[in-house]
Parts: sequence; C-alpha cells; structure tokens
Amino acid sequence: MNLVDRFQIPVLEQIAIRNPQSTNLGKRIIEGSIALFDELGFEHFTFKKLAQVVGTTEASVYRYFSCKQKLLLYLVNWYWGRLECRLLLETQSGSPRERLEKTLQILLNSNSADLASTNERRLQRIVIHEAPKVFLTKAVDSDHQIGYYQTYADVVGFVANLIKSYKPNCKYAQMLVTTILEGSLQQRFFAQHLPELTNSSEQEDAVHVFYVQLLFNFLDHE
Amino acid sequence: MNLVDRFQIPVLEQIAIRNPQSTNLGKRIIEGSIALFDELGFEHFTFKKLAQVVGTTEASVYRYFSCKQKLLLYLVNWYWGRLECRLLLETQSGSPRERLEKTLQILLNSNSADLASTNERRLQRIVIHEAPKVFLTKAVDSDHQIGYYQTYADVVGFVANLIKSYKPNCKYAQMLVTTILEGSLQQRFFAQHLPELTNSSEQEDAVHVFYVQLLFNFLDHE
DNA sequence: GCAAAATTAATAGCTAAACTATCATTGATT
DNA sequence: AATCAATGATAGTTTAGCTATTAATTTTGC
Repeated sequence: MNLVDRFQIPVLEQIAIRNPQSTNLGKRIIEGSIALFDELGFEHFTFKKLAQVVGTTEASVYRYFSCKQKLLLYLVNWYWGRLECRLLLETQSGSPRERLEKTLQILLNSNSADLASTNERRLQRIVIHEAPKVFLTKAVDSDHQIGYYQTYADVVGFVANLIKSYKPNCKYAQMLVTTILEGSLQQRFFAQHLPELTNSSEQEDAVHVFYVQLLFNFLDHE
Repeated sequence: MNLVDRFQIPVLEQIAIRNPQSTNLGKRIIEGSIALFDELGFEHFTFKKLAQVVGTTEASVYRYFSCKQKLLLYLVNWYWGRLECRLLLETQSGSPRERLEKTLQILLNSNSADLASTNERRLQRIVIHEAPKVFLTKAVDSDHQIGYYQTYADVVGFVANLIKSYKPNCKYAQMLVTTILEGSLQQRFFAQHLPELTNSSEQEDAVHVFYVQLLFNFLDHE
C-alpha cells in the first residue's frame, strides 16, 4: 500500500450510510460496484445485480448506500480524492511553471503507467462515462450544500491557486481548470465513441498536447 | 415564423416513431415535454406525468416516442439544428476572423435577446442540465451508427471548417470546438449551481469573454 | 469463554416506472 | 357512407427502487 492509498478522503464517510472500508462486506460492495458500473453503465446498474455479484442481498447493500447515485458519487469522490493526493505529493518542488506542467500530467493522465491495476482502469472508465451524472441532477443544490462536491472543489481550487501563482492576474483560473478537467475526460469519451468530434492521433496523446498548449497559450498571452 | 423556424432537421424524423410536428397531439407532446423536462429534470420525468400535462394517455405518448431518452434526444437535436441553421444564415459574409467571432457569439449565446420566448429559455436550460445524458449511455455506439448525433456533428464540423479557413494548419479544430461548446454549457451550469468552480461576473458575460480569448490565443499562437 | 450487541442473510412485500396489448371511439379521406 | 388512421380508455406485465421482519451469524465487551 503506497502513500496515495493511505490518503483518507473525509467526504466519503458522509456519502455512505456506513463506511464500506471498515467491513469485509463493504469492501466487496465497492469492488463489485466498480466492476458492475463499468460493465453495465449507470442506467442498467441495480443493487439487486450488485448483490448477486458480491454474494449478498439487496437489503444488505442498502445498509451501506441509500441509492446507486450515492454509490457512484462515492466512487467518483474516491477518484478525485486520489488525484488531489497525488497533486499534493508530486507538485511540491519546482518553479510555478514546472509545478503546473506536472499538474497537467497528473490531471490529463498522460502516463498510463499509473493505471496499473484493473480496478484503476475501470474507475477511470467509470469517471469518463458517468461522472457528469453526479452533478446533473435536480438534487445538485442540496448535495452541494451538504458538501458532497467538496473534494472536487478542492482539486479545482488547488490547481487554480497554482495557476494564480504562475499568473497572479489571471481572472479565469477556475474556468480554465474545469474546462481542462472536464474537457479532457470528454475528449477521451469522444475518441472512443464519437471520433469525428475530436482529433485523436496514433503518434501522440492529442488530448494532452492540446490542453497543455491551450492552457499556456492562454496564460502567456492574457 | 422566421427563417430559422422554417428550417427542417432531417434527423428528427428518425428519432421519433411518428413525426410529432405533423399532428396536434404531437405538437402538444413537444410543448409539454419542454415544460416538464425543465421542471422535473430527466430522472423524475415520466411519460405518465407528461400525458397528464398534455391531456392524453401514456399509450398515446408511446406512439410518438419509444422512450424518454429518445424524446430528450429529439429536443436536444432540435436545439442543435436551430443553432446550425443560425450559423449558416448569419456567418455568410466577412473575413474568416469576423465569421469566427460571429460564430462564437451564436454558440455562446451572448445576446440573450435571441432567447425571447419562454420555450427557448426552457430548451436552453434543458440543454444545459440534460444534454450530456444523451451521449453518456451504453447505447452510444449504436445510436451513433444510426446517425442520431449527426446534427451535432454537423455543427461541430461547420465550426471546425471555419477555424481551418482562419488557420489552415490547425491540427485540433474539432477539439477546440467541442471544448468550447460543451465547456460553455458546463460553465453556465456551474455559475448557477456550483459557483466556486467557475468565475462569473456581474459586469460582463465571463463565459463569453473567456472562451473568445481561449480560442484566439490558441489559434494566434499555435 | 460467554452473554450481549451488532451485522448479515433470507424472505417478503410495496409503490411506481417503463413498457405492451386490446378494443372502442372519433375524425378525416375518398 | 364506408374506410382508415389516430386517439382514448383500460388493463396488465415486468422490473427498479426501496422498506420491513425475523432468524442466523459474527463481533465485541467483560
């Protein structure tokens, strides 16, 4: 277990009814849900099917999560939390410019070496395919007030501060960050499913090249 | 009825079982669904509730649309189709640069004067809150093959070509367009529900200013 | 090691969404 | 006037989403 895995994400305990990391069944639910969300997609995912995969009952799953939206939110928050942790650990030294470049490498997931395990690759796919559904609900406002999006806001805030340390007068740091973060996920979705909407390339990671250029052209000529 | 309203969008007839514009009930279903999607959101929207609003039965609604996903797709395509039409009509003259600037004005919806009617404002809100759900499904690939996303691809292609006429060597025209299109919708969502993730402003339309600058900084320094 | 407490399994059941089917009625067409 | 398409009215099926109850099992405190 490396440093990143030790990182505790405080929001997670609020989202779940009972901390799934604290019991054997809870851990199986998380593992199973990663596999099943990836396989079925959010719409066709049900607690009944999850219970079968995990070898338990529907009622027992409900003791950990009140509904599948919350379970997805838990997984997505886990992803953001790990990202935040990596950012904190890996961007401690260097010039503002170097720290920003390193940040983009982490955010844009360029080196696929990090995605070693099957689970991490699955989680990445879940985030690409389902993450926006975590926001786009009638419950956004109340969920926001409860603090369910705090981890994501922390990531955005952290990178926005890095941008401001590079360009103190930047008026649009938050917009830049979310444009890059959400945009890059979307481009990966397009590359796989709607290739005419993007520009993928065999030779390079076009998504990475593009967003690095987009950011620094903006900052260096604002 | 102005020019834009006369525009026929060919994809729409494939999405619906029966063309809703051809009958009185069909038109009421479209009107009602715009109001109801806006009010309830995609998740809580049902054909039963729609039937009540429209003054018909669930079974009759099913004679026009096979499911609510298709109905949403129809509405979103209508939105994209109108946008494409406006682009074609309003960017016929001027230098490449001027045409691009006009295009951004249309895409980013800067002049809220276009959003005169209640229905158009509702449709805009539906697109902001629900449009990504049209893509993010397990059925993307088959829907894509059928051609359900053709209208959107046309809009993206049109703007990408404008970009290429301005900068013939631009390698990332499609990525630029989708980043701006989807990004701007998302920023408007954030401005309303998660304001710490964006940079809204009382004085200016920050979304418009930001994306114009983002585009031309990229193109003029690539 | 044992009693109490907490977890889980097993089962049942309820409400509503997402459809499908049937047939009578209306209204437009030739 | 007869016909055909669209709609209304009604009913019914399956499954998702969620709650409740009790018995079995495991964990925990002592």
